[in-house]
Amino acid sequence: MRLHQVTIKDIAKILGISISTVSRALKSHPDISADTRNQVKDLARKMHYEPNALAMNLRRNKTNTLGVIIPEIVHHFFSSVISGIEDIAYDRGYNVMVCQSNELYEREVINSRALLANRVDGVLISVSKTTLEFDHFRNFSNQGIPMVFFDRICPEIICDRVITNDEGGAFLATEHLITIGCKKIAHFAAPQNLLIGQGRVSGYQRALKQYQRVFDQALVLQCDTRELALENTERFLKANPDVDGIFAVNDSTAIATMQAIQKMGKNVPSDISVIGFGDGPNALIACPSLSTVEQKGYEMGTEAIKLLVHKIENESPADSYQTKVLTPTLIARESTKWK
Amino acid sequence: MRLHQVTIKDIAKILGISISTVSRALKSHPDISADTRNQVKDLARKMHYEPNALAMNLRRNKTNTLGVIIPEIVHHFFSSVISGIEDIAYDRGYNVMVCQSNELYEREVINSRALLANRVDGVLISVSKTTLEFDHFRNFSNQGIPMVFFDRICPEIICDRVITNDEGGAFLATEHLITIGCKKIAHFAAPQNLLIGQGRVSGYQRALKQYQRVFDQALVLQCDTRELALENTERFLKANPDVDGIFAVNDSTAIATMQAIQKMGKNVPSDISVIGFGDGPNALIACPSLSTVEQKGYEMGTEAIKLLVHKIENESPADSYQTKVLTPTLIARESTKWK
DNA sequence: ATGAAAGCGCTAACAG
DNA sequence: CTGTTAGCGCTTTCAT
Repeated sequence: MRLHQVTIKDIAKILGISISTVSRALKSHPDISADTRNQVKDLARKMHYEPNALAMNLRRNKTNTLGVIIPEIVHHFFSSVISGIEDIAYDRGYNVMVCQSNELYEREVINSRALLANRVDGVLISVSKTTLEFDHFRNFSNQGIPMVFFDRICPEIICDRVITNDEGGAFLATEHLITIGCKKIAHFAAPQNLLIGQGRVSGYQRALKQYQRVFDQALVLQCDTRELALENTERFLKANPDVDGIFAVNDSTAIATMQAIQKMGKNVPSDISVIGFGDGPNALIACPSLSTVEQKGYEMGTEAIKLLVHKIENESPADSYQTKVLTPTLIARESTKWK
Repeated sequence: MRLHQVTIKDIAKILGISISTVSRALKSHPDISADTRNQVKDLARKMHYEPNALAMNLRRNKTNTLGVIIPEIVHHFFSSVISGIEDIAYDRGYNVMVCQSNELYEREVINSRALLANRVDGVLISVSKTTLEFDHFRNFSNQGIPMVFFDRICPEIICDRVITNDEGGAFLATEHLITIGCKKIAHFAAPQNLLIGQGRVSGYQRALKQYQRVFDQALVLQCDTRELALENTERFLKANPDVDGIFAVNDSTAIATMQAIQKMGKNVPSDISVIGFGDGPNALIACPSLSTVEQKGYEMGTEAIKLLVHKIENESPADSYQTKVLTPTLIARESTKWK
């Protein structure tokens, strides 16, 4: 049962002064005498007074709370992003309300409403895989609440963004497979309604083109989870037996692909080289250790929230938006090897 | 810049009725005529009216927001817990404010204040490794705000708790090593100021005792991270050359231990069997795949929040607290093998 | 140096 | 069926 929390009114009554004096004393307003200031502060401490943020926020029309909408917290990449957001929020005195959409459009809509109702000062969003319509996000801009999209951005809504150079990263990964001597390179891709899915395919294509390889649509398999990889790799490789390099859209897919290859009695990297994307902690644990493209989740979080806080705290020209692009770097390990 | 958000006052003015009528109409109060109800609701929708949760919360003295204080979001176990919390919170109409302590006592204190100031209806806590003093948590109980501790509980504060049966899990792990024929079993342990660290050592000891093995303090190494394992395993095994089984306090330590063993030219499991604790996704990726004790993070989250919401919504006898104990189960894989 | 009063947006007891 | 009013806890003008 919720006990009565002490308010400035209580303090005022006890000290026989007015609530406005208490309010001022607590924030060391210069008008207040040192004497009353100390009296008030002492009593407040003794009574475990804790300012009611609700009341303050209602008054100031500012909550010092940021909303985050994220597909799935359990993915290492996303939890790194949250961690980065959290850390900067802590430094700057913001609270963070985290909502996970579980990749469900409907849940994303309800999450948005909840954040709106709670009058968050700004939101950080990574769009769910099933979201094809974006009006629920537009509500934020309509209310003048700044948004920053990260990783899975929404092209139709102009605002600040933080993304990885997916195209560039995919190029690096594919180029790496080419330069170590792979002749026929496949790509296990993410759904193409996601920009990151598109970007990684483009990078793959550009690398092929630049090195005079033919692009073959049959070598692009929609396959972006561990489960799909375990299920489809063998069939795919039987249908395309001379594939000797695979670029997978993320690490867990890449690792599952390696496991499926090994189960077929083939060797990674000597028969088939495999490279992933993301460089989660798994990459070092896999056997062989996984070559991948480093994607900085924590940094993406810190960059996104810095952009957001800047928008919130500076009356910057409303229509100047920036897109921060994080450049991924190639990390060659044992799963890809010179032939 | 924050635009004026539409309020019931705006709607009232436009419709030429009083704000209380609007308020009632919006919540379909039976007193209100169907006609005005519809008018109000239509206009509200058209104007994108969104109730101001701050005002409501202030009025009701209830925020429908829950606080979470967690050591590190990036650990798979903890992010699973959050995911479970999130999912139930969503179902029950609560928002979640997530704070990470980064294993820092000081940050935990500040996080607690922030949650207190925001008048959360309840808190879910897993204590940081560096926390040795607990007054910041007592503030919650003093204010009548229910708390549930999970995983890393605080023995000195009586309240609801959700824990894994660490002792039992450790017993299972150790017993498993014994029954597959290990003669000399070491334990890589967590710091002993954490209850989970103690519990796992106890389970290890009990298993040894039950199978008439001598307990040797020298075989308990304080080593609970990947880094420590990579650094210390070789030295430890040289000092204790006939160790043929290792029970590590968590999976990442266990996996790093395997890697260190392999680097020494020894084989897992034939030379040394290794078992972990936690069953994160890494266990399946490691080579050999890691035997471990399953710890259900997601379920821990759902149980904890259910307990919390129950306390919040039912004026249950203030001093009846329960401790939910999740029973871990053994998962034998390739890293432990009959000799 | 301090107090009185208004108001942030909403609900609900009370009055018609 | 609808309106008036008070109040949640706080800040801030405007008086004094």
